[in-house]
Order: sequence, then structure tokens, then C-alpha cells
Amino acid sequence: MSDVAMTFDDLDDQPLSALAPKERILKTASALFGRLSIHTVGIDRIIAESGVAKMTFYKHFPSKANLIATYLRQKNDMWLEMLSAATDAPSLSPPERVLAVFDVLGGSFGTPSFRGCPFVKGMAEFGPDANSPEIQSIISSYFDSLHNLVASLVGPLGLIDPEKTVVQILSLVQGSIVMAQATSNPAIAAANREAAGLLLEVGRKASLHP
Amino acid sequence: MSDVAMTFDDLDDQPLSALAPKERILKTASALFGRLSIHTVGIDRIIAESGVAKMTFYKHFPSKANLIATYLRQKNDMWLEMLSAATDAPSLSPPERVLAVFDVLGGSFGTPSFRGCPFVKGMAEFGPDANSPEIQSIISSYFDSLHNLVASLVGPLGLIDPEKTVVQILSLVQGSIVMAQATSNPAIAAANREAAGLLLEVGRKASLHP
DNA sequence: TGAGAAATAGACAGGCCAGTCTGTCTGCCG
DNA sequence: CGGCAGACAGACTGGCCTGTCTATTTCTCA
Repeated sequence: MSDVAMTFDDLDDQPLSALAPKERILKTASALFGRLSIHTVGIDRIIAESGVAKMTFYKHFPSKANLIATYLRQKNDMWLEMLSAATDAPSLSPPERVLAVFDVLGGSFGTPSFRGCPFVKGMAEFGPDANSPEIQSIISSYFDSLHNLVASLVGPLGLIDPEKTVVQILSLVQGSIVMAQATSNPAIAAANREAAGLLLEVGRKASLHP
Repeated sequence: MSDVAMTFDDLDDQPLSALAPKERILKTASALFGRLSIHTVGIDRIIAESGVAKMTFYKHFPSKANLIATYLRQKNDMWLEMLSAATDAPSLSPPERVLAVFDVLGGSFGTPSFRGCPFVKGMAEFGPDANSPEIQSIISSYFDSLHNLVASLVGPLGLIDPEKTVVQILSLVQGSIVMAQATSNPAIAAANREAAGLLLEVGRKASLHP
């Protein structure tokens, strides 16, 4: 763990000074994709704002689709590593590990670079009929990974119907992100952390069939 | 209530036979915007698939932005009317009115025309930096309306912190839609209906401060 | 210092897209 | 039957976008 708090959109914050061209491109693209959208941001703009020549861009990224894939993979890795780090903290009890996810969310929601979930947005722009198999597979593998992470945290709790609880927690996570993006209510993460805690508690006893 | 079940994407299902040109255009656009995305669907394609002349299109919709706005307003109206109808059923108890929202969701998730929430997708394509004030205002007014609807259903329950519960319910709603779009798990709506029921129950007593 | 690799600047082709325009046809109503 | 409104078909413009290409400059490092 570093001494500076990580956020959901970590990379977008630092000044874009003299990095290697490839990182400069990726950082500029990441910021633009977040602020606007993927389809509305052209290569020319990414090139102009990252201060790079067109040939340099195409040397590092053979196509725009390749840049998008790299962008999404980077977001996937950063986000899952952040979650893993937070939920692995040794001081946490098993249920607290699940709830730690919402603390990470809450930390991200406040930052100015928060622009919603890149994968939900990616799904919106590259749906199942979009004929972009690589991008679609990155997106669905993100959802799989998140499912596996939460399932691995819920599993040890010995709940009656763990898969149901996992779905509920995942819905609260995604719902939190959507709500934080749509409304700037600062209480969202805390409210849903509390909801998740209740679901874990009740899931231990019985599931509404007393 | 009609004899045929309504779904989230109602209009997209019926055959696109001989309707008035304006409705044909809107229906075709709605289907294409849902299957693909707004930015990736061009006017030419909408015209071709709706079997309409270009001039006819521009007579009814002065611009693509106007078509998009009309499309979103129609989705807004249909969806809110569906929710109002379901939550107004006289046989329901006050808490059941809240849970009825998840029954509507569950009914939509199974239909082949379900393609996620048009407003979440709209937010992804027309974010705050997109310079499309009309579209943005339709989207944010949708979220406001949904908030008001849920708040009006939660209000009569006399909960300790109703606003917190409203946020939790709304997060479960949005999270359900995202999860249903990302994974085709048929149990999502039921699991989150149950979660919402628990939150309403617990919210009546005290909120984790015993 | 000197050579090769890498980056820069910017022109260019080909395709798509929004929106305009011209002309033809159909169908309704007096 | 005649006329007119509305729909149809499709060409066309100007602009943007991805990706290629050329020619020049800078950086590295031996």
C-alpha cells in the first residue's frame, strides 16, 4: 500500500508531463474516453492532446480498437488490484473484507476523475451486436473476475445461499457506481455498504423462510 | 392493465408493419439504438431499415439529436408508466408496492428485446462533457423521476431514515439492470427483490445502531 | 562523433455521416 | 377528374474519421 490514496481512475489524475509516448497516449485516451465516450473521441484528438505524432501512435497501437482494448485491460487490472489490496488487509474480519469493496468505491466517488464504470460504459458502446469480439471479451471477463472476487470473499462466511448473496452484493456494487455517476449524492457508498452488511448478516441465518 | 404482459422494451417487439412513418422511424431507431448504440447507428441505416425516405425523416425529426431526444423521452414515459401501473395495484400492501418494481424488472429481463437501461447507456454516450444539454437533461430528469417514485413508495412506510433506504433501493434497481445486462442470470431480479424486502424490514426498526 | 532507431509534422486517400436538394409518384378529397 | 399534400428515391456537399505515407528532426548510445 502506498502513502497516497488510490482511486478508481487513478491514472487520469497525474500531470501528463514527460512520460514515455505510449503511456502519454494511454493516459490521454483514458481521460478522454472517461470524460466523453469512446466513439466520440477520434484518434486525431488523442494525438493532439497527448502531443504525439500520428506515426508514433500507430507504432504503439496498431489500431484504435487495439488502443481501446489496452485501455480496458488497464482499467481492469488497476481496479481489480485495488480491490484485492483493500480486501486482503490482514486486520479485516471475513465479512469486513466484503464491505471493504464499498470503502474503495466511496473513495473513488469523491474524486474529480470519477466518471462511472468503464465497463458499464463499454457495454453501452460495444454491446453484443457490435462485432468487436476482443473488446466484448475483455468486458465480460471483467464481470467474471468481479464475480469471482466477491464469491471468494463471501464463500468463507458459510452462508445458506452464498450465490444469491453474491448476486445481491454485486448488484449493490454496480448500482452504487451507476447512482454515483447519475446523482452526486455522497452518501451512496456508505448506504450501500450498510445494506451489504445487512445482507451478509441475514444470509447467515436463513433466507426469509423462518 | 392490458391482457398482454408489458416489458421494458415493449415497443421493440411488435412487427414493424404499416405504421405511420414517424412511428416506424421511432421504432426502428429504438431497436437499433438498443441493439447497437446511439453513436454507431447512422441516419442512413435508420432510414433504410424503416423503409422511409430521407426527406420524410427530416420532416418528422429536424435532426438526429431530436430523434435521440424523442427516443429517450418515449422510453422515459413508457418505463415510468409501467412502474406506476405496477406499483399502484390496489391489492398490494405498502411495502409490496416497492417490491413490485423488481417484479417489473424481472419481467423485462427475460424478454429478447431487453438490452439494458437506455438511460445508463445514454449517460455513457452523452456524459456531462458531451455538450448535448437537451439529452443530458432528459437523462437526469429520468433519474429524478425514478427517485421520486421510489421515495413516494417508501415514504408511507415510516422508516427511520427513509432517504437512505431510497438510495439503497435505487441502487438495487440500477444494479439489477446492469447485472442482468452483463450476465444472463435469471435469478437476479428475485434475489434483489428479496434484498429490498430485507432493507425495508430493517429500516423500520433501527439502522444498525441497536 | 556518428549511425541507427525513434519521434515529429503534416499531407493524403477512402469511407462514413449528417443534412440539403431535386424530382417523381401515390393517394386523398373536392 | 384535377390538384395538392405527403411520401419516395437517390444524388450531392462538406466535414470528420481511420489509417497510410513521406520527409525531417531528435535521441541514444557506442
